[in-house]
Amino acid sequence: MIENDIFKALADPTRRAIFEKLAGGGMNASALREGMEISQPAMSQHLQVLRSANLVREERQGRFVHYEVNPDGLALIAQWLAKYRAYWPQRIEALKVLLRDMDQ
Amino acid sequence: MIENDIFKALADPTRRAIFEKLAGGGMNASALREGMEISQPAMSQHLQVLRSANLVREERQGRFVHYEVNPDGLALIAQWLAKYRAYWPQRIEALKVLLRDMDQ
DNA sequence: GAATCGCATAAGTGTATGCTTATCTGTTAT
DNA sequence: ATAACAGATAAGCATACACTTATGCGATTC
Repeated sequence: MIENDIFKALADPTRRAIFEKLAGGGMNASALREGMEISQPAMSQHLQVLRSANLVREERQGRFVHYEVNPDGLALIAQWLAKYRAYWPQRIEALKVLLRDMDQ
Repeated sequence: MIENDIFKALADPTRRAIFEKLAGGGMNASALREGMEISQPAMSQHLQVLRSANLVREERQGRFVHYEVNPDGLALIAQWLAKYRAYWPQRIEALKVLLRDMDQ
């Protein structure tokens, strides 16, 4: 189940940090490591998990591999969230902000 | 970190199923177990995890405990998702549906 | 063409996690 | 009161997971 891959991928704080960093702009794996105190294999493994969850996509560029956010994964979370829209009216004010942001 | 609790809670398919069931209407733990092939202690433990993630809240009713969805947890996921709104324009069509649903 | 670089993969290890069985607490019913 | 019931908690266990070190593999650089 793809939904499972996504939530499992995001359950790790290091992976969320990596994802967040990539959301600020795509870069290669070495650049991602800067200031993150994480070994090269660990980074590679995390990126693999994020990739198979469709949260990140890669593109070979010579001997570098460029990574960037894959919106597909985010869209699936949004879909999951939408299933529970019945519970939103109670917090409609907080949500209005989200809606405006998204609808820009 | 609360955000961590939420994603960790949702990383388990059984807990997502429990949450989904509760989203259809609050009920007590025994009722939740019906048709779910899960032991009583396992259900109790899952509910505890969902509870500490603010995805679910409980209310004692005599010797039963009524459980229901807690919108707070959902709101936090929405907030997390909103951070990546920069990636939404690429899928704005799919998102429009979500927006309409939420803004009802 | 040999060394280096960017990254992936393999294998091993400690810890976290989800389950089980057993037991305990608190509430209702007899 | 005591038995039955709803649910929580404890302890143990098997598996999953995130990390480590070591090595492999292409691509570049010298």
